[in-house]
Amino acid sequence: MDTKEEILNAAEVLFARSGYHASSMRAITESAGVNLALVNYHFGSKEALLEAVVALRLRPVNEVRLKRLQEIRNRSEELNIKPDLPEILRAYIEPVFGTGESERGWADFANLIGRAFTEPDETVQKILLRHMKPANQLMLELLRAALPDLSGQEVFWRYQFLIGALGRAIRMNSSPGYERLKKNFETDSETLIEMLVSFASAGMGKTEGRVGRR
Amino acid sequence: MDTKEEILNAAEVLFARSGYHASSMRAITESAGVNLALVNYHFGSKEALLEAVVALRLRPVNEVRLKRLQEIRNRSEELNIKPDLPEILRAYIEPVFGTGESERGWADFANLIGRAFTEPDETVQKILLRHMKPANQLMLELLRAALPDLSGQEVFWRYQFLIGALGRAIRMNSSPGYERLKKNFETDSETLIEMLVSFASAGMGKTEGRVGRR
DNA sequence: AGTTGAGTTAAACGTTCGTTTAAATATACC
DNA sequence: GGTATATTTAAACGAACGTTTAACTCAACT
Repeated sequence: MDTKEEILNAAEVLFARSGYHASSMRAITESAGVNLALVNYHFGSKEALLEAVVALRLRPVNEVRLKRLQEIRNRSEELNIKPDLPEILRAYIEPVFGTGESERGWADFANLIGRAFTEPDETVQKILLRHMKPANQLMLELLRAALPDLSGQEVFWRYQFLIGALGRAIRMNSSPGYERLKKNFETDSETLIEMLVSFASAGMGKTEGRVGRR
Repeated sequence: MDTKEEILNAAEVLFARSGYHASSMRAITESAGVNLALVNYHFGSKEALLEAVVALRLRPVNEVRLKRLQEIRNRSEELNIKPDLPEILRAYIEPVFGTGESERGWADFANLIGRAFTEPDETVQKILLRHMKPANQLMLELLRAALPDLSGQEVFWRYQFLIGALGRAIRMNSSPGYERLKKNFETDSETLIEMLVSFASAGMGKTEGRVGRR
């Protein structure tokens, strides 16, 4: 019964570090210390294993994001005021850097989430997108409310810029292999979040000299 | 003798659309209408074929970027003035969206470049990074000169945010598969570049309330 | 005309992949 | 304690991968 957990943990680490296709069933089961056939026995297939890993690790993060975004929307509607841009950004960004606990193997966990934002592979992207969709839709809605002077096109693209920057930040921060690049820039998550929020607030909120009209 | 070209064109399309590992030698040669063994005969290996495609398509783009960045640095040093942030950004971003010609199959070409910014696979990343390194190094140097009030750490991370946003923008703009997402936001490249420059200028140039000190 | 060498071809190579099978072992229940 | 049920095991499966081989085509040159 902790066989399933051993497999889930090993798969999380390997998927995060090497990607889905590069992590073979044999590598996963060997790392978990269990027999090769047990993944198919307990999960059905390799893809179902990925789905299980994502559901286990990503769902809590997205639930927190969704709840915080909903709170912002509710408060904004009750008080009849524009939602605050930095507040929206913080609700969207912060949970991705850890839900509070999870000290153990946090880098792998974060790296897995980072893949959710940059993964070009269709098999993986399909699963990850399905889990993030509700939070993403509400996020876009809130951004439109917070930036009423911008066209829908402009909000859409600035939102895409944010996603790109966020994904890059996560992967740079947690991926082994970038160690040399960021050797002199070791940055704790709180600082990185602040920099991201500051960057995105300034970039998204800018209204002068913008392209497109409303 | 145009066998090599047929292979290069087919490989560019497949690598861009499906990624390196997902594009099999058989799919490439079949798409090119040549025999399976000819890739190994003309290029040596699949990885050498990727290297050839990257060299052929990415090198001109990076040469333009590097030259424009060097011009900015030279002028800045001669006149003894800070380089202009939007000008730097434009020099870094614009060539990536096309070097002028290349109407034919531009989406595939851009998509291939987009992979250079987001590709998690190590085999691919290694090759792409080698080609982009000179431009990237000079870019970081110029950013530090343009933002003298910011710490090295802050410039480094804002630069990473830019790369993330740029990579996301390229892939969203040229990748088939995102069609549904951006259905109502068809955007031409010039407009997208302007939005990117505007976004990044505001985000990177912001100095109030920043984290870290100099 | 005959020879050389680059280009091309079909077939096979060895490896790795995810999955399946059938037997063996452990666990739970009466 | 014996039987049913769940789990684990070693082995094999068929498919796909990148690469290699050896025979063949064909244009160029003496």
